[in-house]
Amino acid sequence: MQSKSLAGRLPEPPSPIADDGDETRFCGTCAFSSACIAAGYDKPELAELQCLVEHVGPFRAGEHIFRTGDPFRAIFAVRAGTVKTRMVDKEGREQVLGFYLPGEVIGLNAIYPEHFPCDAVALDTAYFCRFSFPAMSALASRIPAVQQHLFRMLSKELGTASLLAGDHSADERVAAFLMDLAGRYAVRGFSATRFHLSMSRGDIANYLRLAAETVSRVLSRFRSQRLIEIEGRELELLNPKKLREIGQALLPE
Amino acid sequence: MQSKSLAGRLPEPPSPIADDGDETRFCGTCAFSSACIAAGYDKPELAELQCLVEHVGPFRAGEHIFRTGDPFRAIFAVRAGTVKTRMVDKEGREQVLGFYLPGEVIGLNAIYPEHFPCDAVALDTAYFCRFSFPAMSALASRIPAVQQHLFRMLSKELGTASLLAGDHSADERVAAFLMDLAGRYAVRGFSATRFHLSMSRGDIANYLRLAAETVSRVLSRFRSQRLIEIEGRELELLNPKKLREIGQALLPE
DNA sequence: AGCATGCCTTGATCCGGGTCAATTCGCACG
DNA sequence: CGTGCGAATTGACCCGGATCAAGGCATGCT
Repeated sequence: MQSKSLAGRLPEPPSPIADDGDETRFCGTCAFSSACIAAGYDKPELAELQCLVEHVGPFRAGEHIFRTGDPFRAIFAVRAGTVKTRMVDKEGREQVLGFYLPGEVIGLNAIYPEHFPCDAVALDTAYFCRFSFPAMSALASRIPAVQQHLFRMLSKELGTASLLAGDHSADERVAAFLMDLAGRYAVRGFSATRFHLSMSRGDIANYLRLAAETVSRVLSRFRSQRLIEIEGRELELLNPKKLREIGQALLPE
Repeated sequence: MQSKSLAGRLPEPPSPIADDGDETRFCGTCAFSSACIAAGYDKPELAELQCLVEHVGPFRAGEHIFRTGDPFRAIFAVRAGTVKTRMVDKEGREQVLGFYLPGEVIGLNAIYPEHFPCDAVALDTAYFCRFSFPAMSALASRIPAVQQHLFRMLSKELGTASLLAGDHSADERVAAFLMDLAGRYAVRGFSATRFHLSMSRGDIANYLRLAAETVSRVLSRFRSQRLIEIEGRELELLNPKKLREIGQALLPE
């Protein structure tokens, strides 16, 4: 609909939805899928996993999934749409902590404080699986695979949190950001070279700790260097190899 | 011994050691203490907790507790001394991830990859409690309090990891760093206004993503503003209130 | 249609902190 | 005792990215 002039070159990719529509088997691409498989689809434990999950949504762009200070009762797996998490300091400045794609999980950082330490805001129309944490925690005690899965998800997020820490150039940050997104889409089975940026330039900049103008300039330069094609929020990676090279300092392995 | 001229003003603080010397009860100030208490000192489960812990050390300054790529088998609680964790990228540049004081735990970020993603290096003579993770994990299945404790430690570390992410001035970073250290010492029962910096200026700078020269300049300025007294690595906070104010954007609540 | 609003892009200017360099200090060493 | 080395401090200079400002281009509202 938008970006008419690019429509021919960049046909709309299929909307990423991590839900096979089968209520019994949950989402095939969901972050919990391995836990579900380990538990066994046929075992009675699965019935319990069924009990503690609840489909919620839709949330419209700008709506909150949870807010800072809300008591922690559940974690959420994104079924469709995109979410940003953010903190707002007392001066009212926003700090974007992360973006979450279909199949990924939000709310893990609330386990310790027992209250959500940040807001979660939908960037477009979004649906979730809501997992009651007390129930999940109890289940984890009985099914080692579920416990292990929770440990792994928590530990994994520890690793990614330190990505944007280093002092890296704007080029490195933006390239790494694009390749990170591409990789995460690829894992869930979506196109790794052509996708829609659900977040504004301002959000990207805030997340990368840059000014929006800088992000804009870097993207323009990447385009002029034929590394990407971009119009509005529709993106195509023309030279992922080179991009990975630029952002390598920030990317895994 | 060192810093003769300051000896009168800054008498050596007691060396921070998180170990009450009672082998049966573990370290009273250790991060696991609440889990131990919850398990109950008298219950048979404690005997199992005993089995999976092992005192290791001493490690001398510069020695590795673990290295990048080592298979993950255990987490370590610092009993005495100080540790830095760091990554070394393929260009050989060091990236300091964190400093760990007596009572704190290292290795949690290795659960997911199953190999340590970073080095842990002793900054001074250090001793540890080594917790076998498979055993710990199994115990967590049987004792909900232990499972909850692991979840909480992981989630807590998620929160602190995002501290140094924001784009903050050198003053903010250094002030927040000093107050963070002070708070962590205070929690373990040591002086919050007078302590020894076990790490070099270079390590501090690397951790804060600043140049060593900048850290040096900021500390000099803080001293000339009568916010701190510092000579070599011996530090006294003269105006913690003001320091907290400067670093507030980076500090909890 | 006409206007407002938000998002994005591009240009001009400025400054915080990085880099390079010189010096000092403390300490281990022969 | 000097020598050498690493850590720390301080000064001079420079650059990447922030900030300020202006303009384009959608979309939504009246």
